[in-house]
Amino acid sequence: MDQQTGLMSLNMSPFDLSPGPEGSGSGGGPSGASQQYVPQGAAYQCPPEQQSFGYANLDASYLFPTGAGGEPGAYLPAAGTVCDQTDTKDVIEELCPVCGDKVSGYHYGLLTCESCKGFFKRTVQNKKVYTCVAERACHIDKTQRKRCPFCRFQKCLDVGMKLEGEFKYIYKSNCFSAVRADRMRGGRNKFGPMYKRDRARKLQMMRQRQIAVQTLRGSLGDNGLVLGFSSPYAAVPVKQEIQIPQVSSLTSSPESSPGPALLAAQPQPPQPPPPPAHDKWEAHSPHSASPDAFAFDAPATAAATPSSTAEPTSTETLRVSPMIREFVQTIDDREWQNSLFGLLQSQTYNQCEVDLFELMCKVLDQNLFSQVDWARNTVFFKYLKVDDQMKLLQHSWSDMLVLDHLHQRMHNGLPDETTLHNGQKFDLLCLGLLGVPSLADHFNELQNKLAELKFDVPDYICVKFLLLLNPEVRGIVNVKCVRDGYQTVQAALLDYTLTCYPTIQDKFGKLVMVVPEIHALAARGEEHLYQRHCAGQAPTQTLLMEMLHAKRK
DNA sequence: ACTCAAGGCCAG
DNA sequence: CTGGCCTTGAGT
Repeated sequence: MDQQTGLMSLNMSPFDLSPGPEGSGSGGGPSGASQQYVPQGAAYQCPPEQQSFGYANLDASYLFPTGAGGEPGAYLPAAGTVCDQTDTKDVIEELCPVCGDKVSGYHYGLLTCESCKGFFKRTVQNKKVYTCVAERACHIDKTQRKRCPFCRFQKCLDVGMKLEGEFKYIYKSNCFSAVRADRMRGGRNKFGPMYKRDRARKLQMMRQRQIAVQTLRGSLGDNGLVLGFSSPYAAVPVKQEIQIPQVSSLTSSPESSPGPALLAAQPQPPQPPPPPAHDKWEAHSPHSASPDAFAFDAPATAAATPSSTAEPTSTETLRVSPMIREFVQTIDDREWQNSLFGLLQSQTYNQCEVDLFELMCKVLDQNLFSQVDWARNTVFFKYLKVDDQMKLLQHSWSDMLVLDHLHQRMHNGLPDETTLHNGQKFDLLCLGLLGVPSLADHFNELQNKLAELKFDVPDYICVKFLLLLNPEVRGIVNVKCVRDGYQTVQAALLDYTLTCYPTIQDKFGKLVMVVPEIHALAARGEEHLYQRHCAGQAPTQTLLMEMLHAKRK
């Protein structure tokens, strides 16, 4: 089960530039010059026990936080509750997610320390290119953060520090940025509200990921979801990447340069994410508040098949049960797409070539986290005991990933492919196929079937609940609660389909029939991911891998 | 007027 | 190069 041996050799990537010994002391190169920073003692290698995991983010305590009384899951706070409990002061006293030093405030989207703020700023502004002489997995902490800027910067990105321009997708304006292309001083960015909102969610999540790593390092297997790892050092991610050598020191004007100054070296501008089309279904609603909702791309397939007769009309929409309306409100597709493209951008930032499979795993992992986040805050689920929650999630996570992708594709026009920051093409569809390209036909068939049924957002969210609240899952303690939830959703879906799609014969029945198909597809994906993981090709210590192991226990 | 997250400065 | 402190200035 241990992949370590095989991997160690693989890790010696032919793309690794072995940096010559270069004094680390005086005289930083002029701004914009290509640099290879070599940690003191040119051949410094991280001792294994100091290596951090490339994308370690496993954290059972995040998934299932214990209440104050230590009674896990007796009551899981609803969304926002955690937020409210997290006082600003407390947060400020947190540790920098990059190095663990004292946080000095929000910098580039995260609470970080002053030094990492400065480091991140210098790196981005001066287009620094670093090289890691070890395995690109150096442990970064307060005392060692200077040793490997490559890994430090990578960690900055991994924990979520924002490059210039990333917020544009959210706020549609050039004036918000993290590192500012125009170097304008002063002023306050406009994502203050986002900082506040994210304080307890994203940031806490990231932070806890870091903590989880440390916990795991100490006691692997004690407290996690499932811990099937033979070694925390097994399968250091295989990556073939080179940092982009400095081409020129373009001075970019804020107007003309939409992206980070670092874009100078990239073959083509970053492809903006497709407009977040979250409100497709809501767009039909007379209550649709934002005109923006209509500005989004029309759904790929639904638009192709005009469905004036079958789609719910405004009046029918009004008859939708409040529960389903509430369900729909739990969906945050904007967030989904923002994190997707945010991750894709940050992971390919300053990289010539990244391992696309590894990247896909990272995206899936992130999706999984939002999946859990979503589930944790939903009715029916959040009152269950942790053990039950775990079992339900372990059983349905891949199904939900597949379903989500179908939803993103059908209702938000998610394209099949996107061009990464570094020019590589990333197969978005693969996310829905859980990495198995040969499932594409099956996936498309499924999608067509759903399109024929005029599968819409309420359908989607109901089916998602049906996947999650599966009373058949073995070992559930509170089966009644799960079954009640399942049946309630089932009834709501039936009612919805009858009310809003009376012309589609047995839409409900047909939708239910699709569930096993989704499951079959997801199962094949899981198997594939597991195999790749065993072959050492997938990042370890991720929630994704945890889930894969969980089922096999 | 105050806040606070940007960029800038410069001793080490 | 690093990181602590300073300056700036839009938002509140």
